[in-house]
Amino acid sequence: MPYWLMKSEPDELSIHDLQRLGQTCWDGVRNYQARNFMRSMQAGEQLFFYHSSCPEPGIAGIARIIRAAYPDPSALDSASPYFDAKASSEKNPWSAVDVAFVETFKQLIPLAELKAQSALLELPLVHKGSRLSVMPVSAEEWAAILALR
DNA sequence: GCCAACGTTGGC
DNA sequence: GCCAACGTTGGC
Repeated sequence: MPYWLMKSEPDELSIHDLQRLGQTCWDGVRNYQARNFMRSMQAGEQLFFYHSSCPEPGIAGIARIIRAAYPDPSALDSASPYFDAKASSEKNPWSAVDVAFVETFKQLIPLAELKAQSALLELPLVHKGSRLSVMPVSAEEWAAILALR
């Protein structure tokens, strides 16, 4: 079963917010590569929840996919910052998934620590300039990251 | 189809 | 706030 990593700005949605909510609709992804990864997600698969664009970027916990990809409602909502005027209910190019809270790490695993792991050299997250917000994580990478908790 | 200009991401 | 990296847009 595949594993994933998804980035969220904690100002928008932190792992603590997800813990409080229990579950959420993961919408607003507006990058085709990331969207395509979301479309291959299946319910039950787990993901690392990454805090980005914040004082302490790093992996904050784990969540689980509870609903596979469906048309992203925020693309059709003119009040949403993710509104896409070119999208319609007949033709919506964007996808969302639903995720549920699984675990908050006692200590966040900082990006710098992830970058120091030889087992994670292939992970796009640690590549300079990488902006991909949704990415697959191999079973080996998953285990290597869990070992850092 | 090329590529320069521009906008966004995201670490630092 | 800076800026490198990358994606998108649009003229040609």
